[in-house]
Amino acid sequence: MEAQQNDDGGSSGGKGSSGGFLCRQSSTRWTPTTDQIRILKELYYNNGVRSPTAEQIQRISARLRQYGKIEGKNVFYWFQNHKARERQKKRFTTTTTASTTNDHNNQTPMQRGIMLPTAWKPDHHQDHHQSFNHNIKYSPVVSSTAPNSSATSMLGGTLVLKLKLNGQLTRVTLRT
Amino acid sequence: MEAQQNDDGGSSGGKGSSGGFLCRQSSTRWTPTTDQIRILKELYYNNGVRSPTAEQIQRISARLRQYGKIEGKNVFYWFQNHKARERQKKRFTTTTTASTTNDHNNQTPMQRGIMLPTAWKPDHHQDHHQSFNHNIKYSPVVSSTAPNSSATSMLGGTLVLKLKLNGQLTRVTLRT
DNA sequence: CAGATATGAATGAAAG
DNA sequence: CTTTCATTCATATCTG
Repeated sequence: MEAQQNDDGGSSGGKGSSGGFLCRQSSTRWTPTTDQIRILKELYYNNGVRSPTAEQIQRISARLRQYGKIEGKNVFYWFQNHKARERQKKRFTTTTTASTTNDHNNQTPMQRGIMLPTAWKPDHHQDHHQSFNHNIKYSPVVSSTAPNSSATSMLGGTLVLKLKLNGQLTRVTLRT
Repeated sequence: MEAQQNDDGGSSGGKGSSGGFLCRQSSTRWTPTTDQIRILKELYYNNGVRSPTAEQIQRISARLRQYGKIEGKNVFYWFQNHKARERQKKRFTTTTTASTTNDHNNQTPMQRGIMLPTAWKPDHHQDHHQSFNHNIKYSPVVSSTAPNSSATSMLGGTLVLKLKLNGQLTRVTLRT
């Protein structure tokens, strides 16, 4: 099923062209080379990479570039599609198959019971007490200090802040 | 981008109804028309709209409704996605070249074209203090800048900082 | 060459 | 705000 071009063929370098009369979109979409695919799959299956961060994407695409032209978004889309399609195929197994007469091409709305906001804004949590630490979800800033005296300093042209970032005390100098 | 404009005008055919063929059922998902997209982009790029308020969303969706079916949440999501993807795409491209020195070295001033310079004008009435995101892995501060408008904000009780942490622009909100 | 399939790209929606 | 999920479109590639 997985019809992948294992033959190198003319893959490298991207063929494209073909006198596309295309309205918009990709005249030349990225065609990964076999080496690129091999590395991508290795990352996916052996290293467990699923949704690489921006930094990882840059690193990966930089590595793959020696095997052919590639951009960061190609890597991004590749992982995204690979993951999605793996899940997609798996989902056919888990599907509750309500009825036997259903087409295989059913497009389940996939309403997972997610509430749909009455209006338009999926407004979230209620109003709680807004403690400063609460603002930081993933905790880059664990604590911070901004004494009033800093304001004076700032008006003088420089403000020095001490922030605790990821448990590490950091000094920030601001020039105004 | 805009691959298809599905101009509705009436949901033809119920979905999955018994005793019938599956004929082009109305997809649950909003498919913007080209006119709608044109206006949205105009608002985004020409008017600098990024995160419209409730009132703005109502107005915009009302205006777009003459070009096709649309709800407020569609507008909300559109701006959210458009903004996020503009940034994301840049993150793939940016070469962060973190300088791994705790010493304060000046790097690129984070002057960007996406946001209007007046983004922090004192008259904005948004009451969100919680805007911070993760992704600071090692937490040295590479460089920082404080626009003049931040001083005003600080006197008002809130100081907004934009820091470049590990080559990634981050915003910190401090309550004083 | 035509149809089927695999997959890159895009984007609405929503979760985190 | 950022990240992830689901779905759809467009096209490269394979197959007969």
